[in-house]
Parts: sequence; C-alpha cells; structure tokens
Amino acid sequence: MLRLTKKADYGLMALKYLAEQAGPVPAAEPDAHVSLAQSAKDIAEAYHIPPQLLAKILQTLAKAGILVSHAGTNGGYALARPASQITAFEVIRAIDGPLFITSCITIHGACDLTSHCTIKEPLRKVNDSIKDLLSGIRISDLIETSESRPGTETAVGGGLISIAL
Amino acid sequence: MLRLTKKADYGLMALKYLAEQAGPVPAAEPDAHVSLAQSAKDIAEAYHIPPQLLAKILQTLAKAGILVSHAGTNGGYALARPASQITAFEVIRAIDGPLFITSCITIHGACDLTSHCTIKEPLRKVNDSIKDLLSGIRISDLIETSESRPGTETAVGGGLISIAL
DNA sequence: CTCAATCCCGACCGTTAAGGTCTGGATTGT
DNA sequence: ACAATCCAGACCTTAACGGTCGGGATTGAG
Repeated sequence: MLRLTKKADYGLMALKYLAEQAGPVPAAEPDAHVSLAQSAKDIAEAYHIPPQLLAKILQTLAKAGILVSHAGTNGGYALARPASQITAFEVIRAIDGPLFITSCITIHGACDLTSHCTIKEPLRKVNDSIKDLLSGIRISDLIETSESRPGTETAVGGGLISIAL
Repeated sequence: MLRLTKKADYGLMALKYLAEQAGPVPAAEPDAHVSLAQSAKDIAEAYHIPPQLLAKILQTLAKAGILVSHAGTNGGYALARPASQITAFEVIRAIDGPLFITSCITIHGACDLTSHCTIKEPLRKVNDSIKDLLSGIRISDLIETSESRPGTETAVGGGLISIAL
C-alpha cells in the first residue's frame, strides 16, 4: 500500500542517470546545455530494466516537458531543465497521474460517499503534506546521496516533519 | 497512485465513529471506559459501506489490539485505548500491511536490483517522513475537524513540512 | 539517397492485488 | 435454547500494473 509504481521508480532512476551524465557542471559553462542525449536503450542497460518499458516511460516524461527527445542516430533524451529544477513530485505525477492518497479525494474534490465520508478533510491535508514533501525533492538531490557505507545501517530517522492539522 | 486502500479508509472511519460514540469525554470520569460497543452492522449502516467487508476490517483491527471485541447479543467493538492514543499510522499498517513507498524497500531492506537501484536511500527517507507524518495523526484528531462550511473551499495549504535530506 | 539508429504510439497480454461475497462455525447474553 | 454477534477461511470479479510486440515516423551518417 501507499506504494510508488515501478514506473515512477524507473523514471526517477533514469532522470538521475541523465543528471549524472551531464557531469558535475563543468563550472566553466553553467548554462551549457543541461545534459547529453542518452538513448533509452543505454539507460535501460545501465540499470537492467526492461528497455521497452523504460522507453515508454521516457516518452511520457518527454510529453510532460521534463525531457527533450531527439530522434535519429545518436539521438536520445536529455533533461529539459537543470536537475535542480525538476522535482520528484512532477516526475511521479507525470508518470503515475494525479496524487490522491485516498479514493475520497477525486479530481473534483467530491467522493462517492460525499456526505458520509467524514474523514475527507484530515486526509486531504495529509495528501497535501505528502505532495509538499515530494515537491521539496529535486533530481539534483538524488545524486551523490548514495554514499552510505554498506553495513553501517545509515541512521535514517532524520526526517524533520511538522504537520499542522 | 500512492493511494490508501479503501479498507484503510473504512477502518479510519469506523474508528472515528467509535470515538464519537464514546462522547466528548464526560469530563467527570476521564478513565471511564473508552467507548461503547457497536456492532459491525451498525457502523456499516451508518456509513453505507458493505457490512461483511467492514466486519473483516474490524476483525483485523481487533487482532492488532486497536479494538476489543465482544461476541453475543449487544456485543460489538470498542476502542481498546483512548482515541488520542491511536495513530493513523498503526491503523493503516494493521490493515494494509507494512508501509513501503517503493518496491525497492522491502522488509529486508534489499531490493531486487540491489546494487543498481541508486535511488533507494533518498526514497527511504521520504518513506520515513510519510510514516512520521501519519504517526502524528491520532483518531482524536479526526473528529470535529469536519467543521468546514461547505462552499468555503477551506484553504488547505497549511501543511508545514520540512524534510532533511 | 539510402540506411540504420532512434523516437513514437497504440494494441495486447499475464499476474496480482483490491474489493467484495458466501458459508460455516464459535461465543455469549437473554 | 435461541438469536445476535464475532471469527475464519474459501471464493469470485475486476482493474491496474508490469511488460511485450509490431508498425510507423524522424533524422543523422555514409
């Protein structure tokens, strides 16, 4: 439950990969274009994920304006913006669709049980909080975080959270 | 995506209902027993949800120690603890099972793609944050929150969130 | 100009889990 | 003894997820 789809996972991985390929920003030209084009096939191989599936995911991200694509030999995908300007939220939303923690919260705000579903409001706030949470994470945050010595069980608990109900 | 199951929804509603039935704490006896017994059938009717399904949910919650049950005529379910000591997190966990935002994070911490899944750590923190978020919500927070004049579109944005990556 | 490497798109399919039902049995108050 | 309730498990249906396939449209390279 409350699970991200694998597609979203794959999408985030791919974006991270593209951000890394761009290099740690050559310092010289900060506006040099955001990342080199990589083919779907290459990225899929790098992470051992089904190429055809990843292809579709990348297409989706391109349609959403997160990636730019280029057909032809040596074509591929590149970030449409710097990695620091792409949030996990928009990626997930682009791939998995709108984010609703509960079936009560639909696009129109109404729920099938409209009147009797007394729990809607509080959950809606949780929903928004999660949204804010994911909006605060950028692709650039994903790279270089992987430096956790294996075995050291990386104390994770640091999530400082405050929610106002 | 990232959706709570309906079962969890129903469970929360039922708990809220039980908490309300207990009354706004008679002020006199704060330790008077937490709530009156209500049959699964009654609760189901109150919210128009399938009785047999709710029955199973309540059984699950009873097994988890969140509710106490009593068979026989005028039997039913009651909160095992005061509503202020039951968190949304434990309810959801009891009903939907362990909370993993991504398929990468399993019970053993490992993921199928173990080595190449480079995104695990950051998402794990998101996971923990959501857990903390839900742990901060108690059943008692759910009641009386529903006072939002319909039509006033209740500005929701107040979720104060800070996450430390 | 042709060819190969790409991206693009829609159809298809198997598996799984969610949501819900049914049936039979075990408690317990009246 | 009986009716109301909880308990437990098998069962079914549907939809979404994860993945595959095949055909078509770009575009750079030789």
